[in-house]
Amino acid sequence: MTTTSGEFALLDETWSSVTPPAARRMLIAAAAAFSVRGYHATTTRDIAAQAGMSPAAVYIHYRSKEELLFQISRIGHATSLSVLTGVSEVDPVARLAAAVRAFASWHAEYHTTARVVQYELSALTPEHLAEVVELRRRIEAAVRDMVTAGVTAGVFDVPDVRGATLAVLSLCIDVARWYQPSGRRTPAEIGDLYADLVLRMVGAT
Amino acid sequence: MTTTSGEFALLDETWSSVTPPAARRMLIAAAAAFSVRGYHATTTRDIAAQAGMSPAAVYIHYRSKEELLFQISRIGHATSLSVLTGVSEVDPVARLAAAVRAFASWHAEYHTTARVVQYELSALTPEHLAEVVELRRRIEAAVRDMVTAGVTAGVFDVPDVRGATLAVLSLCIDVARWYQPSGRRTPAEIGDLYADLVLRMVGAT
DNA sequence: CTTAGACCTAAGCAACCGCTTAGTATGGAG
DNA sequence: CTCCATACTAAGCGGTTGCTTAGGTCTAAG
Repeated sequence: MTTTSGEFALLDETWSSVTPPAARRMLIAAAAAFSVRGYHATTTRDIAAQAGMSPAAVYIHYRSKEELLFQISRIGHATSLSVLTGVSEVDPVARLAAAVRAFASWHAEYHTTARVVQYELSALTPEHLAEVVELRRRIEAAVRDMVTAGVTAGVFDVPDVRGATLAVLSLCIDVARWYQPSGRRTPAEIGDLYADLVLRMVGAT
Repeated sequence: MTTTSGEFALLDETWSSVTPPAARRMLIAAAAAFSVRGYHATTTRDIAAQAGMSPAAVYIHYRSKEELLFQISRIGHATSLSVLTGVSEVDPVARLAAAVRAFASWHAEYHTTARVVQYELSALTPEHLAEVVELRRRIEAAVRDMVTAGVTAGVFDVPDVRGATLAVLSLCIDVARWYQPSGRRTPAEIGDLYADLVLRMVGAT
């Protein structure tokens, strides 16, 4: 989950489940274009050109431009959920810290995907949005459970669990907005910084 | 700065400097449309219809659709800067708390404008973007100065001033993304919650 | 009444959009 | 070799876009 490459979209495993390869290349091209210009400002001709194919090739593998967005959003949400819940720590303090570290650094390292995930929800059809909203509900529940676990164990000082959960998620998600690979912090450093800030917010002992 | 109305865009003073009234109505209509559908998904016909005028009327008062965006972005940035720096408190702890309370609640109460301000930067021309980026630099500097003042006075415990500044701004800005008027928190409550969380992050005594 | 100017509309233009259609190249099965 | 499915392209269709042009309506000064 921690590479130093600048162009890992073609190297990572996020899209490994997408076949055939031409469909995968199309998705990666679309994710790159959507994250830079936004969904509505990106044309199907842009996507096809970036994937090295003709405009009509998009419709061999996808029904519409919106379906490309949906697949990126669905896989991106599923990936970020597994990053968040994949931490092995058991102790509430260490567990929340590890989850925040992983979640925040994912939003930096995969900011291309993360931007589409976080800022293009309104372009989805109602049916596709509903499916993605369910994944977002599970992401929020995962963080809330970790905060609650710390409160129950008596190692967090949190007057407002829902408010703290909101703030933790908000802080991590916003990394996708401001992160630049050319910036002064690596994804791993951002993860460490944010894990510390979150432990302060929840008053960890 | 704290109303309970659901439709304060027509009541507030954010756009009071824009004349003539028809140009102001057009700006307010554009801000509402941009915040809901996004800049690229909004047509000049949408804006004109919402302002109760013909499509051609847009071009009486503005050179282009992008100039509408620029005026919203410029005025919005200037307003949020004055909200942040307009606090009267002198004590570093009280001052940062008041600034965060005001800045966060502004992003909730004026989330319509705030969304355009925070998420449509890439649609600006390079010249207009440069002007807005200068305002953003001043916003960041204002927060950094408040954090530094607390560190200098020995009332904050901050290992990384730039990192803490980044997180404070990030937290407040992201309110514009998730806030809904129908949600369970009022803008004032969000301001209070965030002021408390930020004081914890900077280790205020 | 005339005139000037500010403000607005009806109509439409060239360019571009998402997507479709018709047809071509390829490679494996029989 | 024939046959056929898969993957792709060239060309283009109907509709929409940002913006322009030509002209109408109102107000107020002379």
